[in-house]
Amino acid sequence: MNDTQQVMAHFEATCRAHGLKLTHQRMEIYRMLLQSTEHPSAETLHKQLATRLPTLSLDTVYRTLATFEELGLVKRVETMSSQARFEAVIDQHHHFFCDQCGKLIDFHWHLFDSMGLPESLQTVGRIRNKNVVVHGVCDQCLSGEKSRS
Amino acid sequence: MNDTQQVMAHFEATCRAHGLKLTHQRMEIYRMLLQSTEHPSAETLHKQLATRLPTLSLDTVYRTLATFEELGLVKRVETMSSQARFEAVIDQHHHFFCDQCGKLIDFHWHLFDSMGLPESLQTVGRIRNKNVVVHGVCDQCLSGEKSRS
DNA sequence: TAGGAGTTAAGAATAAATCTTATTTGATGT
DNA sequence: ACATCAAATAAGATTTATTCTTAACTCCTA
Ligand SMILES: [Mn+2]
Ligand SMILES: [Mn+2]
Ligand SMILES: [Zn+2]
Ligand SMILES: [Zn+2]
Repeated sequence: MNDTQQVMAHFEATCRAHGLKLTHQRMEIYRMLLQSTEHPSAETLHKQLATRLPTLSLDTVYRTLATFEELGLVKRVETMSSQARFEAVIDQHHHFFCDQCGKLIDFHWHLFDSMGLPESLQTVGRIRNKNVVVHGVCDQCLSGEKSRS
Repeated sequence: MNDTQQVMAHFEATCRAHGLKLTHQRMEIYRMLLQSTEHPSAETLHKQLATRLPTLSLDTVYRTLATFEELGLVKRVETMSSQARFEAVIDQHHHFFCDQCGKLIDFHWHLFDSMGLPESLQTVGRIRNKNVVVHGVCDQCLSGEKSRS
């Protein structure tokens, strides 16, 4: 749980370390993703940034997110929704996905994180990470309060 | 581990129960998916069926897979590849995904399956299922034997 | 503060999936 | 076997998400 200042400093350091220019667009996209808790799509981000960067192109959002992903600053969330969903890389966590409205909810599961993988996986190759995806219907959808966003 | 005859019988029964016609296309698509171990995309399936059903349209593959998914006969696999990947619904299992070539490998993890979810998830809504997705690089890719399919 | 590599905006292009419509087919009853 | 017809399909158009192309722009360094 770093404070925003520190995270932004790390962001800038990472960009510099990779010879990337600190453009207004990159700063704002990253900042927006940091603030967000909703795992936005590129399109959602683009809309949310419209006020601050009225000329920002959707392509730049996609391109920038891909760049950040390569630097390990951003993750693409495991989901089957048609649009990709993103989040700033923070601590290790997992996701609940509402099959009805597409909402993503973070949760932590230390017991799982500390478990070793089953034997059968020892031979498949190099393992990078393991994640849990829980599917279901969120509370709001159950109570019929909210329609598909 | 049902034998194919039995599974096909169950398939036909399910279709009938839902008032679906047993078309040549539906039979062949389902049979092909049953045989397959590679979690094919709609396009891959379409190509593989070209010999048996030369006039089969890609749209029918998509439409049929969607129908089967609704009946619970087919699952869309959790993956971030651009094309959706499918499998016939069999027993509960999880997936290793090779980030390099897109190969999907099944594995079982009873210990995980029998675990309860963390407390924090008790309040999010109704839970339908929980799955593990392991990312990494497969053996073949590590030894540089196989390029992107 | 000038130069230049890297970055962006805009719109074209591509790729995956879905929709439209005319034709065909599986199921049902004869 | 044959007629009927709702359901399903083939073909191709369309939509949607994402990526590419290119000319203009902007951060960085000297
Ligand atoms: Mn998250
Ligand atoms: Mn599988
Ligand atoms: Zn919901
Ligand atoms: Zn591989």
